[in-house]
Amino acid sequence: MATPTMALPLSTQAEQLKERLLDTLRQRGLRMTPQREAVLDVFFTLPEGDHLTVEEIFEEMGNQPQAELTASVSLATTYRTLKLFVSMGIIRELDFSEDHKHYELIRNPEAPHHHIICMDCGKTAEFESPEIAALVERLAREKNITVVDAQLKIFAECANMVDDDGMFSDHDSLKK
Amino acid sequence: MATPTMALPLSTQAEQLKERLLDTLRQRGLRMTPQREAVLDVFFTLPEGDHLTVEEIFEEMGNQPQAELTASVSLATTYRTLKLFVSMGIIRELDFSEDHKHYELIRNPEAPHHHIICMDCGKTAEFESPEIAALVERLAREKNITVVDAQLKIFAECANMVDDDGMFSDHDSLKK
DNA sequence: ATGGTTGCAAACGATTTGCATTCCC
DNA sequence: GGGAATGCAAATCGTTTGCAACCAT
Repeated sequence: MATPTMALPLSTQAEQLKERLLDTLRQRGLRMTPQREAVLDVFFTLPEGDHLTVEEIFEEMGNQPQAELTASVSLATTYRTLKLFVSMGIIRELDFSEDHKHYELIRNPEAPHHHIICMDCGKTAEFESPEIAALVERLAREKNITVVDAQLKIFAECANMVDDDGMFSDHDSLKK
Repeated sequence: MATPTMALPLSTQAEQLKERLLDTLRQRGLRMTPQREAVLDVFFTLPEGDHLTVEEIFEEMGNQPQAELTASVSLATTYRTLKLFVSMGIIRELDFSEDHKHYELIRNPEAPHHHIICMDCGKTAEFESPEIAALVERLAREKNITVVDAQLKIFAECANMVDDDGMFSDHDSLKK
């Protein structure tokens, strides 16, 4: 058994997630389809922490060379599938105040992470925060609510494209 | 001279804000118009902490009885004006993961506040947090960024419409 | 077989924009 | 007077939906 701190190989992670997906689908009387698998696969194709737009996910599938891994999926189905996955807690919907949403895989549901968005260059950085986790937990108790997700968004200007620790990833957020 | 902790009368607040607006407009070679004043007035007509949609702001102006205070403003101009005000730091754009944005007056730029959004009933609650303020400040220093705004959004389910301290205000967020 | 799923294209809804007209400064 | 601002309607653009065909269970 791997310890919690030991990162699992991607393939195993993917398998586990697909199991989870399949279970939830069955519970709801829904079905597994090549399209749904294709969308899920996209998130494993890309580096962790990436948050893609629907358009990007759609194109990613169209460009996939291996026909076995990803079937052709229509835009409409892509939308439908993403919505479904969000409702199942498999991916998270992000909003960077743009005209479109971003989506990211929830690898560890217990560790929601937060974003810094540069309003000039549009890059984003992510970070986790025990402080916020504690705060959210306290609020949940105080107000008697069940927290589904919590996200801190910091809109900022990263003077000179600061990239001190390689955290900033390239995205098109908040551009104008 | 009023102390910082003493709340200013609304009318004075409004005057001050209009001054600020006028100054910024002049700096940019822009003009004051009855439409812009009308939009600004809407935010003073309503209770503090309200976050309105464009549609609501638009209708609010149409219903205004006093012709002096609010002229008729087209939807297009409402959009244009809101965008302008946001760029001027006079109002804040909020995103509750709905299909439309919300706007609120920034009464105190130093005290950004955060939101809890109930995914079931769509109500929202607001709160401030010194913890987050401190965290954001630390991050700003560490990453050498200039923070423009920071918002924590907590998506939750408020069991039984909990309204323990009257914080929840009625909004249509995240419905469905 | 029999609902859940998909693709397609049409429909939608929020927001933006071109352009002629109006009106601050 | 002259450029900024407005109103109107048309245009955009992301997202949703109706419906017939399809396919997983």
